[in-house]
Amino acid sequence: MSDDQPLPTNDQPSLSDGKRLLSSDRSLLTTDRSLLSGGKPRQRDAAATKARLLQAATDEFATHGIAGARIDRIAAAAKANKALVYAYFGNKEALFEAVLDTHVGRLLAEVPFTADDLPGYAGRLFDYLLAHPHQLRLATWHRLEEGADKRNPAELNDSLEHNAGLIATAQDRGTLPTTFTPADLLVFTLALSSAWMPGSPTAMPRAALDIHRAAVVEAVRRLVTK
Amino acid sequence: MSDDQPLPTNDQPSLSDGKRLLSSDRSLLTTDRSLLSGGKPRQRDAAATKARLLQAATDEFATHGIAGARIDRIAAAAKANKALVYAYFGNKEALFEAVLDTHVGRLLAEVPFTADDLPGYAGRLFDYLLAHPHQLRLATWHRLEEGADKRNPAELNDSLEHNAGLIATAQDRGTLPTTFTPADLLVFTLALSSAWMPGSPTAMPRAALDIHRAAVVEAVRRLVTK
DNA sequence: GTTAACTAACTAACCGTTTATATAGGAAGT
DNA sequence: ACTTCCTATATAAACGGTTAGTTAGTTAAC
Repeated sequence: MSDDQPLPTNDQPSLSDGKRLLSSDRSLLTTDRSLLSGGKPRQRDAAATKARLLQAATDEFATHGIAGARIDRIAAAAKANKALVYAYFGNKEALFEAVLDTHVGRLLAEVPFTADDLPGYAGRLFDYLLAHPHQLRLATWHRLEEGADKRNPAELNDSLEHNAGLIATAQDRGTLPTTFTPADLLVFTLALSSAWMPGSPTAMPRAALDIHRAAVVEAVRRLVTK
Repeated sequence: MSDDQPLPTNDQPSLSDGKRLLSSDRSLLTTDRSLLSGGKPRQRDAAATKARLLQAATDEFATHGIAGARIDRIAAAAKANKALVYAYFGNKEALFEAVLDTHVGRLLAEVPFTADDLPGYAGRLFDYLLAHPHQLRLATWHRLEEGADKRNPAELNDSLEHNAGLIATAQDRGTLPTTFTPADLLVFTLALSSAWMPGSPTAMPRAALDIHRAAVVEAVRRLVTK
């Protein structure tokens, strides 16, 4: 299920997300639940709970998409209460965006773009996508489900434009041929890197993994050959 | 909305799905809606109704996917009663499969595969996908939503294997280089052809359409260069 | 008159979101 | 240290709208 590392929570844990909770009169009719049944003491740790929810949401959204995801399943998988989703993330869609942003940020951080070595970049992207199967599915769900109204994560758009710029510069320097426009070169590299990923038109048999990786690198090499 | 041609209904219209329905389609000439007064008598034509439902379902599924699609919206768009969906197609998922099969069949029929001219095939596939934007979205929804359990349409799987075989033959004949395995060559060609389609990581600006098409063809040409 | 084609109304379950309530754990006062 | 009080954290239970699927009946066509 969760192939990715546990998701860290960096922002301050505040339950009342803008509105405060006036606790009001408390505990007059305490139906003590800790004495009934297998009482679970349940330690409190907002950051940890939030991280569990985010991880569970990642699995759920990657598997079922936004429309298909179920808040109940996420809460159950995270061993947290459903209402906490709303306390911590606002609503379903905001939760999805939190998940997506986390993953996009990690991808961009861990797979540095090298305009001067597009084949190498393709190979590293191939490796990353293979190691993080959720990544491509989350991105694809996002594309399909938010197609019209919502935009890409700003971070991603910026990165795409930035990388196209780097390619243009490399072409000016003569490091890269000008056969293709920067946009074409970038898009083809991305398409080839992800062509074999699970969830592509054809599934990749694990056995031929090395062969496919080498093929991707070679294909991109041919794009950048003068 | 509906960019594709109206979907023809070729199979016999049978209301009760397993049981026969002999009425056939003789009402092709009954154009009049019988005095368009307040009460709408509504002429009856099972084949036409089925076709309207299929077209409406195509738009709905392409836009929202399976989980996001709403039977009520489909029926309303088709100006048909909801219950007819179940009478004609069984259930939501079967309706989706009917839609998908129709589109896959049309794609395979209209874009013949030419192992000896992969760049040309890529160009034609590019054109087809551009002219039928629903195609790629439907296929992608299918991939994501039925990921685990369901298989590709048999027709598509057969086609993929068949085409890989054609590539292998061409390689044996020496028409194609053996740099890439047949599977790699096929998958890369498909990936490059669809890299620029709407709903890809980056949207294609219409202005640069010719440039992108030429780039796709050139990219595939480089894959098949010795 | 028979039957295929169609319809309105219904149902039962589901699901996102909210509310009311409880309690752990720390801070403040003594 | 001990008590008191506050609030962030957590939970169960509902709420209200939605949705896939059904049924029982009506009408058109032959």
